[in-house]
Amino acid sequence: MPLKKQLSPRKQPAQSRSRATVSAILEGAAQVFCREGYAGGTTDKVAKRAGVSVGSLYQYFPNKDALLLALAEQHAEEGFVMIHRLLSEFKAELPALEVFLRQFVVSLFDLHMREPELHRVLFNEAPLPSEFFEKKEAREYEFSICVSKLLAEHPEVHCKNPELAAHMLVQAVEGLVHGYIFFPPRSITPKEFISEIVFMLLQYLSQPSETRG
Amino acid sequence: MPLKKQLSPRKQPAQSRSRATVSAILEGAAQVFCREGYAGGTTDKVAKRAGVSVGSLYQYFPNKDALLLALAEQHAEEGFVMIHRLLSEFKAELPALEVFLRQFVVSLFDLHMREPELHRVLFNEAPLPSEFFEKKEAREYEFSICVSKLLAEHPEVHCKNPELAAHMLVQAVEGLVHGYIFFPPRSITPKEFISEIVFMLLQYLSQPSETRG
Amino acid sequence: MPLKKQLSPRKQPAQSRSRATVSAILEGAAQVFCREGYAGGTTDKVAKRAGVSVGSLYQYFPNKDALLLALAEQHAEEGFVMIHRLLSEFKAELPALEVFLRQFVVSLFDLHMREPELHRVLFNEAPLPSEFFEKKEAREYEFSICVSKLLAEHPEVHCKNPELAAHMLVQAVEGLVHGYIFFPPRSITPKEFISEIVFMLLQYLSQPSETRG
Amino acid sequence: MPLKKQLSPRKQPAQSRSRATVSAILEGAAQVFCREGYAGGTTDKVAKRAGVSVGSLYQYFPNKDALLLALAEQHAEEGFVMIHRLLSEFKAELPALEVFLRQFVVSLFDLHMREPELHRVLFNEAPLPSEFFEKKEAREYEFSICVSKLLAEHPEVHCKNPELAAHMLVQAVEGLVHGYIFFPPRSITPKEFISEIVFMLLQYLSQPSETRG
DNA sequence: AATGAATGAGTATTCATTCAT
DNA sequence: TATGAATGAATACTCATTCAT
Repeated sequence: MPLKKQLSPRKQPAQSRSRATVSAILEGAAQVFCREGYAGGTTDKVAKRAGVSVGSLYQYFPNKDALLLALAEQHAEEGFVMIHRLLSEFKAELPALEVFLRQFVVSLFDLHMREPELHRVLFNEAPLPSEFFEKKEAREYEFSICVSKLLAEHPEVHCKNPELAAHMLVQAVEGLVHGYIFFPPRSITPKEFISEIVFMLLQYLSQPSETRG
Repeated sequence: MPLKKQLSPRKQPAQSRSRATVSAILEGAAQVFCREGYAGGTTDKVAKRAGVSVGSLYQYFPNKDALLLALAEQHAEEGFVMIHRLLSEFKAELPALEVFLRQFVVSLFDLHMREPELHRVLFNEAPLPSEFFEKKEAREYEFSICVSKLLAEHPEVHCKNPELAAHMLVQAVEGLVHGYIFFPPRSITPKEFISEIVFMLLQYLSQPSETRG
Repeated sequence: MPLKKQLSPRKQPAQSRSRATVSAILEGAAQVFCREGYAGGTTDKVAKRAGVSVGSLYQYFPNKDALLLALAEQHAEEGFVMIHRLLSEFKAELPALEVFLRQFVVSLFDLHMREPELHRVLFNEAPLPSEFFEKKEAREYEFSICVSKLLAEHPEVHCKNPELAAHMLVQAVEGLVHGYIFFPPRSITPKEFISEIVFMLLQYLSQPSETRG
Repeated sequence: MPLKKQLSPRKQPAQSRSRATVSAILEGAAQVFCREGYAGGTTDKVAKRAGVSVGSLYQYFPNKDALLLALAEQHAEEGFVMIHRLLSEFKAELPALEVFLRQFVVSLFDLHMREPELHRVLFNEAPLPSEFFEKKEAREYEFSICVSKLLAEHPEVHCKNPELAAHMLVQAVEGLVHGYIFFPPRSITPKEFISEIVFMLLQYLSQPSETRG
C-alpha cells in the first residue's frame, strides 16, 4: 500500500537563480526542522522561512520527505568530504597512528557539533527512507576499504582483518560521539572524551589480535 | 506554545481486567508501531489490534506519545533488569575479564535483536520526551558506578579512571550494537562482530593507560 | 432525524436514600455547570462531584440534557414559588402600587442574583428543550392572569387591558434585571436601578392609556 | 488550562476571490447554525453548505467559535448601523417623542425578526467570549450617551438623569423585544405589543421623576 | 442498586499537495 | 515560473451512554 514515494529532486536547478532558490529552501528547512522537529516542520513554514511560496518549494522537491532526504544527504556529504580530505592527506604522508586517530575523532566530533539539533531531528526523528541508509552504507563501505588499506600499510597497526578493523573504527567513533553529543555526561570534558576514544582505538589497533578466539 | 503534554499513565489499572487491557494495548502498540512506524501508527489501529476500543486506550494513556513512552520505558526496563542481573552475578564471583565482557556484549546484543524494528521506531523515529532520556541516563550512570567498581577491583584491569572507562564501555557497546542491528554489514557475522568488540574492550581495559596525554 | 429525547426523570425516587442521591446529583450538576459551562460540564464530572458513579447518575437521569432541564425547572420553580407567595400576600391585603412593584422587582432581582452564573449557563448556553419554555410560558401566563386581576382591582392602576399590562410588567422586569445581572453598567447602582424600574412601571400603570392608538 | 483561544480572523481576505469565500462561509454558517443549533453545527457542514472545503474555512477562521463570533459581530454591527442611522436622522430634526420611540422600537423589533433563530443560537446557545459582550456594552454605552443627549434636549422629556433614562430605554426595549420574539404570547399581536412598549416609555419619559425616592 | 470499565460514533483541526491565475 | 488560495483525506481525542460485575 505505501507506494514508494518519489524522493529525488524534481528538476535539476540549472539556472543560477533556481540554484539560489533551492539553497534557500534547504537552509529554511534546516532551520525550521531544528526549531520544530520533524512533525512540527511544515512545508508552509519552510517555504515562508525560505522566502518563497509553497508552490515553488514543490517545484523543486516532490514532497516533504524529499526535503529531509536532501538535508540528510547534504549532511552526509559534508561528512564524506571531510573523511575524504582526511584520507587524502594521510595517503600522501602516513602520520603516527595516534595522530591519525585523533584527527579522525576530532573531525567526526566537530561534524556532529556543527548542528546537533538538526542531526538529531534527521537521524532520531525523521523517517528517512532505507535508500538513504543503503547509500550511506555503501559510501561508508568504500571508506572502510580505504581505511583498511591505510591500516594494512601502517607499521603501528597489527590486525588480522583490516576491513573489520576499519568498520569497528568508524562505527565505534560514530556511536560514541553520537551518544556524547546528545547526552553529554557532565563529568567528562570533550577533550578527555576524545582522548579516551583515541586511546581505546590505539590499544585496539596496535595489539596483535592473534590471542582472540 | 508547545505546553508539555501529560505523558504519564492516566490511571493505574488496579483490577485484573484493567491490567489485561493495558497489556493488550501495549502489545498492540508494539506491533502496530513496528509495522507502520511512528507516524503511521494511529491510535485507532493500535486499539483495533489490541482488541479494545479507542476510548479504552485513552482511559489509560493520555495520548499517543504516552504509548510510545510506555513502550520505551518497558524496553529500557528490560535492559536494566538484564544488566542488573549480570552485575549481581559478577559481584558474587568475579570472572575473567573476557568472560565478563563477552557476557555483557552478548546480553546487549540479544536485547537489541529481540525487537529491532520496534527499537528503531522508538529511538530513531518517535519524539520521546527528554525526560525519558534523562531518566535513562540517570539509570545508566548508576550502572556505570557499579561497573566502575567492578573494573577497579578486577586484577586484569589497569585503568586510571574506572568511571570514565565504565562509561566508555557502556557507550561503545551500545553504539556499536545499535549500528550493527540497524545496518548489519553483510560481510561481518554476529559472532565475529561480538568477538571483535570484546577484543577491543579487552585491549582497552587491560593496558595501563599511563601512556596517555 | 433528531428524535425527541427522553427528558423526564427515569424513576421517581421513592426511597429517602434515592432522594438524597438525586439531590446530590443536581447539586453537583449545578456546581459543575457553573464552573465549566454547558459543554465543559461532563456527566463524569457531575457524578464525581456528586460523589456517585456515572451509572447511578444515569439511573435517575436518562441523559445529560435531562440534568439541565431538571436544574432549569428547579430554578424556575423557585421563581414561581416566590411570585406565588408574593401574590398571595397581596391578595390578602392590597398594598400601595409602588410597594407592590418594588417588592416584585426586588424579588426577581434577588432570584437572579442568587446564582447568576448557573442562570447564565442555563438560559444563555444550554439548549433547553422548547417544552421547558412552553411550560414556563404556561405558568407565566397563569401568573399574568393573577397579576392582571390584581391590577384590575387596584385603585391606583388605570389601564384598558390588564392582561397585556401584566405581561409587560413581567417581561420588562425580567428583561431589565437579566440584562443588569450579566452586564452591570458600572455607573448604576442596584438600588438606583431597582428604583428606576419601579418608577417606570409606576408611570406606565398609573396613567390612563386612553390616549393610545 | 482553558487558554484563551484565538478568535480573530486569521487573515484579512484581500483578493476579491477570498472575500467571496469568506462571505460564503459566513452565509453557510448562519444557515447551518440556524438549522442545527450551536452543537449540531459542525464545521464540516458549514463548509459544505458554503460550497468550500473545510480547509478554506480554517484558512480564514481559526476555529468554530471564531465563526460564531464573526456572525455575532456582524449581527451586532447591523444593529449599530441601524441605531446610528436613526440617531442621525433625529439629530437633524427632532421629532415628537412618540415618533422617536416608535421608530426606535420598530427598528429593534425588525432587527430581531430578521433571523430570530440565528439570533437565538447566537445569544442563547453559543458560548460567546466575554470580549464580545464587553465590546457590545461599550458601543451601547456610546449610544446611551447620544440618546441621553437627545432626551435632555427634548421638550417633551422630563427626567433628572437622562443617562440613566437612556440606559433604561435601550435595555427595556431590548429585553421586551427579545422575550417577545422567542416566545411570542399568542394573545398579543406585534402591533399591539409595539404600541404598548411605546406607551410605557412615553409615560416613563414624559413624567417628571421628582416624585421618586 | 451501585459501580466504573468499556464503548465508539462523532468532530475539530491540520497540513501535504495541487492548480488556477 | 511563481504564487498562495483551495483542497480534503487523515487523525487524535472526547464524552455521552451502556452493561457486566
